[in-house]
Amino acid sequence: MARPRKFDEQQVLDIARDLFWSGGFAATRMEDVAAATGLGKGSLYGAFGGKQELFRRLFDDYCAAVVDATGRQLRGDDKDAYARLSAHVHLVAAATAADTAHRGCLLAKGAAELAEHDETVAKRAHATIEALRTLLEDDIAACQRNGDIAANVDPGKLAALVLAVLRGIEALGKAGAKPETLKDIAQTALAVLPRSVN
Amino acid sequence: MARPRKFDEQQVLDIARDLFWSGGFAATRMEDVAAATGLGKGSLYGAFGGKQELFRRLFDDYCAAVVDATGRQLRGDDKDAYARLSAHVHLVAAATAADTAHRGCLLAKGAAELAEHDETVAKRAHATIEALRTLLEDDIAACQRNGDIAANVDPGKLAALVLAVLRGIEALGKAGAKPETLKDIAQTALAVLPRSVN
DNA sequence: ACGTTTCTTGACTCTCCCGTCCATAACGGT
DNA sequence: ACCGTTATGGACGGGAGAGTCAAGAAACGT
Repeated sequence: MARPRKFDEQQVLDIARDLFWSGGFAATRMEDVAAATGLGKGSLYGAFGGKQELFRRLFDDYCAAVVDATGRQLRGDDKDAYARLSAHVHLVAAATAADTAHRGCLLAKGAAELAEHDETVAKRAHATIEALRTLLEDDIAACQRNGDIAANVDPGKLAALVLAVLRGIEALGKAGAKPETLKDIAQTALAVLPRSVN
Repeated sequence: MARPRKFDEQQVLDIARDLFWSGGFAATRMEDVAAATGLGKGSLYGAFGGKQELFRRLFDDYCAAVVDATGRQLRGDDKDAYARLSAHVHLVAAATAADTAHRGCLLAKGAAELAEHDETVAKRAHATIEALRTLLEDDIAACQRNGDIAANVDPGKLAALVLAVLRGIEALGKAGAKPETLKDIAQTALAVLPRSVN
C-alpha cells in the first residue's frame, strides 16, 4: 500500500555505529552517516528521528551484543568454568591489543562523552556493566563449585575485581599500552586469583 | 613598558580544566571559559592561542599533577611500602566513589575524546600512564625487598595489574557502580596480591 | 606628560552542521 | 490504470560557536 524501504535498517545501524565508534559522537556528522550509507538525510531522519536517537539505538544494540557475546563465552558446565573465564580474560586482552586504531570500547567511549548529558545512555551503560558483572559472578561461582577457585571468597567481589581488570585493560589499551603489557595483565590477573588448595 | 595582564594564567587554566572536565572538550564553549574566568574572548585567544592549545595546556598540567600526587603517595622507605600501596589503592577507590558527578578522570575522558585526533594528547596520556606504572613498580619492588609481597613475581607485571585495576575502578565509577562496589574492588585487589610466605 | 607597547573587550564574520521541507518516485490495493 | 501512502534525496533555513579585529585602556620608560 506504500513505498517500501530500499535499505536495511540494521545495516545502516551497523555502519553508523562504526562511524560513531571511530569518530565519537560530536565529531560524527549526520552527513557522514548519510554518505557512508548512501541514504539521503531525509530518509535518515525519517527512519531514526535524529542524531541523538540514532546513537541511542546503535548504543543499545552494541551493549546488547557485548552482553550476548560475553554470555556465550561464559555460560556452560561447571567443569569448564575456569577454562571459559581464562579464555574470556585473554580474549579481551587480545582484542584490545589488536585494536590498533585504539577505538577502545564504544561502551566506554559513548559513556564518557554522553553519559553526563544523556540519562538514557547512562542508564544503559550502567545496566550493561551490571549484566557483565553478573555473568562473571555466575561463572566464578561455577569455578568454586568445581573446585577451581577458593570457595571462601565472595564470588561477587571477585567478579567485580575481574570486571575492573577487564575495563582497565581497555582503558590502558586506549591510552597506548603495548600489546604485551595487556597480555601480561590478563595473565597476571588470572594467576593471582585464589585457587583452591587441593 | 607595556600593559600587564590583569589575570592569573594558572587560575584561568584551573577554571578551564574544571569546565572541560565536567563537560568534555566538544561540549565546552570558549564563551563558557570566558564567562567563567571573567575574561574576554580576545584575551583568552591572545594568551592561549585557541581551544585545542588551551586544552593541551591544562591536560598537561593535569597529567603532571596526577603523577606528582601519586609519586608523593607512593615514594618512601621500603618499610612502609606496602602501607603506601594499600593506602593509594583505597584512596583512588574512595575518590572515585566520592565523585558523585561521575566526571571520572580527565585523563581517561580527554584521551577517549581526543586521543584519536590529537597526537599530542595521545602521547601525553601514554607517558602519564607509563609514569604511573613505574611508580607502582618501584613501590611494589620495595614491598618485595621488605618481604611484604612474594619476591618470585615480576614487579612490573604486578604493577601493570594494579594499574589496570585502578583504571578499571575509575571506569566503573563513571559507569555508575556503587561506592561500595568500588571499595570492595580495592580491598579484593589488595587481598589477592601474592603475599610473602613467612 | 607623552609615546610605545601590550592587554582588554565584545561585536563581528565565517564556517559548520542539525534538522526540515518539498517535489518526486515507488509500491500495493482496488 | 489509478490513487493513496510512504520513501527518497537534495536544497534550504537557522542557530551555534570558533576565531578575528579594531578601538580603547593601562602600564612603564624616558
